[in-house]
Amino acid sequence: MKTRFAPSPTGYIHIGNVRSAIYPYLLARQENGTFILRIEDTDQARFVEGATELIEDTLNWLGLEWDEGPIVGGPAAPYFQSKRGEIYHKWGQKLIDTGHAYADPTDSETIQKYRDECNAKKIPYLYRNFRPENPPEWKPGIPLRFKADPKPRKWHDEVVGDLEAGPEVQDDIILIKADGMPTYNFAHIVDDAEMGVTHVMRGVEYLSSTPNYLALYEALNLEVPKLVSLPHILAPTGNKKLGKRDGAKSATEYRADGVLPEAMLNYLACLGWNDGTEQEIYTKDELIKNFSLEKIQNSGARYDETKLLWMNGQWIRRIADEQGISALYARTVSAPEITSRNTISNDKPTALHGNNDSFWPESAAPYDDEYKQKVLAIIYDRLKTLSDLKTMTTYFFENPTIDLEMITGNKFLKKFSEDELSDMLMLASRKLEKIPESDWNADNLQAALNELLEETGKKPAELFSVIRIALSFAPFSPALHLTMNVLGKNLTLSRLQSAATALEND
RNA sequence: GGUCUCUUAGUAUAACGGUUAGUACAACGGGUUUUCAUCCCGUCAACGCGGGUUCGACUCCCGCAGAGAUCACCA
Repeated sequence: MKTRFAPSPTGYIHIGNVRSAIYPYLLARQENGTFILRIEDTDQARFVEGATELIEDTLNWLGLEWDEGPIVGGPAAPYFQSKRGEIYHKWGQKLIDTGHAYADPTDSETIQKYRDECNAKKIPYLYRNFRPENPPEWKPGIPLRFKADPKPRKWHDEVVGDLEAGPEVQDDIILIKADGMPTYNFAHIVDDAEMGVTHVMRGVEYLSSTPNYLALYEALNLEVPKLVSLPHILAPTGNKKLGKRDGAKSATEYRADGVLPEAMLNYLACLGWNDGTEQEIYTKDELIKNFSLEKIQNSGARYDETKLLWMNGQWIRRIADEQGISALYARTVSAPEITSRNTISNDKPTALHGNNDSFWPESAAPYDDEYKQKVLAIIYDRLKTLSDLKTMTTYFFENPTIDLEMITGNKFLKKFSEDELSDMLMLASRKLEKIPESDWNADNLQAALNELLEETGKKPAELFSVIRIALSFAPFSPALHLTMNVLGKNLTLSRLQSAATALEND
């Protein structure tokens, strides 16, 4: 079992592409096979500096390590098509020698003329009907064309099923371009053969080119690998394949937004594949174990970011619960490494991490790991992404701006006068003041709050709301006793008193 | 236009001739001593259409419709 991911370094790699790396990876690992990364950089016009590194970063982040390819090398090196020119020329020459290819000096204007003629006559355009009669010798500057042998062809696709095509879709395709670079059509077949790839996985858009590939395999006297057509991932709206124009984000952007690789892998793997059970959350190992080609969906699957984010929340909690808060904490402060930075020149700027190495708010910088872990421990179960920390935890690191409207406008507190509210806060402050610093913990705080509830005769929604807002001035925060415990006695009391004073003087 | 592919709730999917068509996300409602979230409970919601085969069809066959892909010296 040998599979490959063969992207083109033409810009950032969006999540639609990422899935076509995941499936071959899973398959290879499942069978203890080999997973190859091959860079298809034969189109010099579309090549983007730094794109290869971005692809490597993405695979590394997701934990899709490759056995052969850039950096690691391998028996079929090099793994950049642009560096394999001699190989394609050798195979091209072989095709000429066996009468399966010819040099084609026809210029593009003439070719366009042929095309126009056919369109005018409303007959299908096939270049093989215009083959030059006496092709010249093949030399640099002249493209090499396949000499098609059109005939009915049948094949089996592991996902789509049994397929067949007639001669009308087989043509003389370009094998090697005038610039000496091979086309995808030729290069991928040669490379897959040289590299021993057993399973070719790619999008369904290649289905209609398959008859031509079959003809090439035949002419090259090569065994046809297993063909696997992957359904498209559809954009959130419309019925088109997800693409950069739909604002498809790169994996890198999601990483910067605090999406965990586990969640990304999980979501993408399950978009268009299902093992038949009702399991939703899969670890990488579980995916490897359960993956199967037969269970890949036939139809396109719509990309749903909401579900990705839900899954990310599940993973955040799972990591915290199973590996501990410190393990999750490590994810919030680690600087994700990007080898290529600011080198991707696409129309849409790629959100790289820039100089930001942490998901915490700026004001958290002076605080030590221990304190931040405490904050994380009480807040993590409401995170959808790690970057939520930036907006959800600021009041743990800096005194919030007092906004009395948040208190007086609160639906539970509207009925109280500002003096009453102020008294409630002062009462709480005095009550809590009696707890010695050494006994300041969640249990004692909970007990004190309960007593306060009885003493004041207020409803929890009333008493706790005013205290909660006075401490955080945030739309929401963790349970009161936990928040106060992390904040500590001094900050808790001073914030209660500040708010009380502000209410009184208003 | 030619050729090819696809079709279960808003979304992702389960079902391999017999089920009240299951699950998850979303939405909506409720519960867990405040809020937001988590967690739990509940509600809404689907087999594209038409023929056949069969005792019986989401499942098999045919047709139609809709959607998509492809017809490059791009991959």
